[in-house]
Amino acid sequence: MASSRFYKETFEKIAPEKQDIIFTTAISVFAERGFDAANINEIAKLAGISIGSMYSYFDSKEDLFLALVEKGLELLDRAMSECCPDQGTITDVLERLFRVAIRYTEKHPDMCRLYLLITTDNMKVQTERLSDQAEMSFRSMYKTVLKRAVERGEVREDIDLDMAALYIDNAVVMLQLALTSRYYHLKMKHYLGDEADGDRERLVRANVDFICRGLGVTLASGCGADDFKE
Amino acid sequence: MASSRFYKETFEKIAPEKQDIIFTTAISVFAERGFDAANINEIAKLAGISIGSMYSYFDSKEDLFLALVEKGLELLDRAMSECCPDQGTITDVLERLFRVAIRYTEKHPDMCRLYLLITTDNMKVQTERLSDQAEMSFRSMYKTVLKRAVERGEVREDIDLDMAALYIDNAVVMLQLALTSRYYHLKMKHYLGDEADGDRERLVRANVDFICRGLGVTLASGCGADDFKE
Amino acid sequence: MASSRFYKETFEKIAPEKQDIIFTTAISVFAERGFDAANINEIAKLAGISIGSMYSYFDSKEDLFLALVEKGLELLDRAMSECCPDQGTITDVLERLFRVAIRYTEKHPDMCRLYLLITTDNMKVQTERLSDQAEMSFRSMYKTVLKRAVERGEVREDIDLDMAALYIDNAVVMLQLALTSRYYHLKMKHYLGDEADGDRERLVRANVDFICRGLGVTLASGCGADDFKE
Amino acid sequence: MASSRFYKETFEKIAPEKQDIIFTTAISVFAERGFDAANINEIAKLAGISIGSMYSYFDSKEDLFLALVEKGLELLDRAMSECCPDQGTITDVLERLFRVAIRYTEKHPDMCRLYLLITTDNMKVQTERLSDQAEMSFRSMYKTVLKRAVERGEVREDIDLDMAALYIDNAVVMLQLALTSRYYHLKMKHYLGDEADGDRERLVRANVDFICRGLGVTLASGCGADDFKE
DNA sequence: AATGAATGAGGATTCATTCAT
DNA sequence: CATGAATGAATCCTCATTCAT
Repeated sequence: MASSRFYKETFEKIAPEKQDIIFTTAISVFAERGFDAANINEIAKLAGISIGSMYSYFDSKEDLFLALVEKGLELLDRAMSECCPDQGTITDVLERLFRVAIRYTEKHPDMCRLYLLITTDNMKVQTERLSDQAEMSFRSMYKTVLKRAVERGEVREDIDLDMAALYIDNAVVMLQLALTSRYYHLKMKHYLGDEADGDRERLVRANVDFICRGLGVTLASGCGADDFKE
Repeated sequence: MASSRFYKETFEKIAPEKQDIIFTTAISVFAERGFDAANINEIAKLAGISIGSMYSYFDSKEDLFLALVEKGLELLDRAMSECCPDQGTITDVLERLFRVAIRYTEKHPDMCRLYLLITTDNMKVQTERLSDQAEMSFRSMYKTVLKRAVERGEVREDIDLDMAALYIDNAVVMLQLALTSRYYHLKMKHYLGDEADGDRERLVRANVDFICRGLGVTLASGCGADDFKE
Repeated sequence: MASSRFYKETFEKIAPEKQDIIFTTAISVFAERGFDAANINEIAKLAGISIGSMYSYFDSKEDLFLALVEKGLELLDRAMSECCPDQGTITDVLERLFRVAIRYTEKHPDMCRLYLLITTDNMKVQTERLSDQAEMSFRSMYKTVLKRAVERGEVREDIDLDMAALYIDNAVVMLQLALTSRYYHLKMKHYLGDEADGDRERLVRANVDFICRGLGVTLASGCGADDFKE
Repeated sequence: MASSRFYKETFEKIAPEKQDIIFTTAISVFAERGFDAANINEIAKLAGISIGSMYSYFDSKEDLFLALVEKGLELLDRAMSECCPDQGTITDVLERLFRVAIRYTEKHPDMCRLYLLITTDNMKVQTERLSDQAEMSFRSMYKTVLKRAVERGEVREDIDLDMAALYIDNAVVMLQLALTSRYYHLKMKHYLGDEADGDRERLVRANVDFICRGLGVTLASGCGADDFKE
């Protein structure tokens, strides 16, 4: 684990399993209660360590939180690399993107809830800086992919690239929200019906379909409406 | 003001202006700090009433919060009625929808932040029930509009209506987030460039364009790609 | 009670007896334990109020302490006015000065211990400013008295007035220390013998005698060595 | 270093330089913060040893403190021996006494601050016993000197010897306070003027002058008023 | 009805001390 | 012996809620 502003040296020295327990516990409590309602003494107890130790690892409740966020963004970054934005048509890339997003969200649901917490605005400025970096890599990935698609003639030429990139990001965010937040999950169920819940394939296809149409992806690229109609 | 589960009779009896002050103040504080970090004593002081009165109007901090949400949903409902889902083509309706969404968000930014708070999952179950109603009206509106558009031949027939409705909702939500949350606002600025900030028209057009393409709206309906390319 | 930086308005509103109880209790605990070891929760309990109330009267432990010091300096100021620096010879004034000092110290021993705490250097700068004022009045009183005594010919002319004033102050401080601090009290007993303990008259006389000699007060002024020899 | 109640055998075994570092560091922290606010873990870190070692040298925070005081008193004792109470007139002895006091205070300012802390009364009884010894040697020195001076006819015969001894001690203490405590230092500057700050000679002379006058030292002994007037 | 003083449980953080390595 | 991680009691302070006036 690389050095960080948010945890102290002592934390680096303890067993990785213990680090994991602390992170997992803390993430779960923060995700459930929110930053303010979360009780750091309770986190320590649940993680099986003393508060004294907690404070020997992290300078404050806020630092603990930031360390978690940082960790989550690291994981996100790693996950994102599986998108292979250089391989295949834009349709292929988008498909991989949504699959990766779903996998990450289902693997780290609490982490995603934390992310939601951050975007809720009540978090400190410091959190912004942290996620800025991750946002930047996503942004540049989206724009690169789109630019290449335009060059290859996969996408209509008159497209507003910036807007399109934002759109892709929005779709990813909304998908994550639906899998993360109780609220958005219920909403999705209400829209798609209870029986559709869990049908990740439908979500992937619909998203890819919708975005491809929006981008004016030519049928030749293998993303015709017919492939996705239900 | 109609009777509610969330405020007491005494609240109905006070001057509407006072009610307004209390609501506005509370919304602003909750929006800024979040539910847990908000201080009800401070809200009372800022609103110019005693905490004693506060508690004679609302049974608890939570009830105050719920009353605010309820009020916000009322306003939202009223705003939504301006969409006139029965008039004009689907393109017209969508355009009005986004304009209304923008207007509402800019008029009640703090209320929208509250809404964000709710969706963050850390709120009590009771909030869910509240917003359920509003969600339902939106959902049925979207579906009705889409069904009519299919019947009129404005939209391709093979469309997944439920998914399409969810897509429209997502677009509205993301737009609201961009105008509400510091985080999503910054993100939007990063994608579109600083100078684009405030260009509501671009947002409306891009959204309508993207969704219409996704829906396969025929050019005849007046929403061809050409109208929106930039 | 006049307004102060150190307590809140709420404190002014409560019954003076309650104010007194709080002050007396707090002074006693601070005097016994020192600032850091004193427990504000315990003070509240001993004073018969809740910590909540304590914090509605004073913003912090430090403010409580400063309020006490401020109060003590007020009392000191009032006591000092009994010295009547304008009446009688310098010998008379000095005699009154030591009597007043003894009376004040015996009436407010804990307050004097607090004063000791302040001079111990570990207190915040703010305390300094507070006592500065009191120190200034003493200083100017001493210098005025001395100047007048020189003009009247009661005191030798070649005297270093500033140093003499400091000497008088030192004598007062040491006397207070002896009556306040367990340490200096024991020391005094060791020097003067146990049986001398409580003989305030001896202290007054010896101090006046020593200082008058130092000042070179002429016999005519009624302070000859003979009057004080034992 | 002789055995002591306050440190353990292990402490005697380590290098004297290390002992010194520990003592110096601890004294400085205690002097700055006071006993309660001082952090023994921080002292250990600053001294470059582990807390584990700290506790293998000293049984408790209190013992560490007491060991420091003990050490300081040893140094004081050594310094005092330079007064040579047997050589010269009482005036000579007093002059040496004040010079030694000033030198000691300026050499070990933090130690003097510790001494101040002790006299503040909040220290444990054990500290008293410690300093008792030092106090006793001072007391007996003062009394011996005075007795000899009376025998030699340097001092008026009707003097209250005990009181005179106490007076001398008081003068020494006040001088030390003025050089040690921020509070008393400021006070002195206010009395004597800023430019006088640092004029040790004036302090020595004024003290000797004042005390000699109080003792009724005959001019013949070389301590007439003329010598000291300014 | 209105007021706001009073309450005290709760929670973040510190630090003297222990003990396994 | 030395180390420094671990412990958890202790403490300052906040704030939702009550209730006497």
